[in-house]
Amino acid sequence: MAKAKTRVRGSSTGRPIMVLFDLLGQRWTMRILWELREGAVTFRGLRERCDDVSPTLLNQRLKTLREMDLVELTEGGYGYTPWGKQLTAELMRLHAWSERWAAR
Amino acid sequence: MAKAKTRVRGSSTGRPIMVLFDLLGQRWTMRILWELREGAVTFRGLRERCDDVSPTLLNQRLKTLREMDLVELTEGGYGYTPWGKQLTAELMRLHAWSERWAAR
DNA sequence: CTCTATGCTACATAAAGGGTAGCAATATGC
DNA sequence: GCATATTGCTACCCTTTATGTAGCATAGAG
Repeated sequence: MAKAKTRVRGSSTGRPIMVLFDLLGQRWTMRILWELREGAVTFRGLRERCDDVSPTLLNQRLKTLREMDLVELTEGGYGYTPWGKQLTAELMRLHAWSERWAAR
Repeated sequence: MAKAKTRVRGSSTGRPIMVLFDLLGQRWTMRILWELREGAVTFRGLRERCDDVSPTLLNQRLKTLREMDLVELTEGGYGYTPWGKQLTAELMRLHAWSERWAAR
């Protein structure tokens, strides 16, 4: 089980929030977490849910997310780890907020 | 006061959460919001706080954030709009979570 | 042995990001 | 007035990241 990598783009401190910003600031990361919310799904199924993101990128992100202990591959496909579930719960809050924001 | 742009990378639906993911999924966006948390700051001051991010990029992001009604330029420098403050409150939650996550 | 679905990789092109220099405008000191 | 400093910001060029298409190797079903 890998620790959060200390190497972070644009920050030398290695503070957890910077690691997280670096992770979530990569395109598709949040979207991928989001699209797992209804349960585990296969690689190809996940691709479809993500507007046919390229498999190259999907694999890159999944690799990182697995190293970060947020996603894991089980028999049923890709799904959350307990940590991933927690993080996605926060994304759900962003969803709620975004609806209010868009209605401004 | 601009509405959230409907054109979103990687999603044709234009749902608010996708707009938000698109915005936050750009490098430095969350970091910039984060670094404003202690009050308004000048363009150059903001650059320094953001590990000397290039002015090109900072300006691009600030432009978008202003269009999105999250950040504004006042006498004291760049600072939050009320919406920006709300969003940053959510980022604060991510901060708290990231500390727990990093300690796993 | 074919047919299908799986996770995943190679490769070439397009888009986004990054670093340095410096401009125009405004305020400040002398 | 005139130099100095600070402001927000742009131009330019190069590197990194993302995207799109094709297809491989493996596993299971019929």
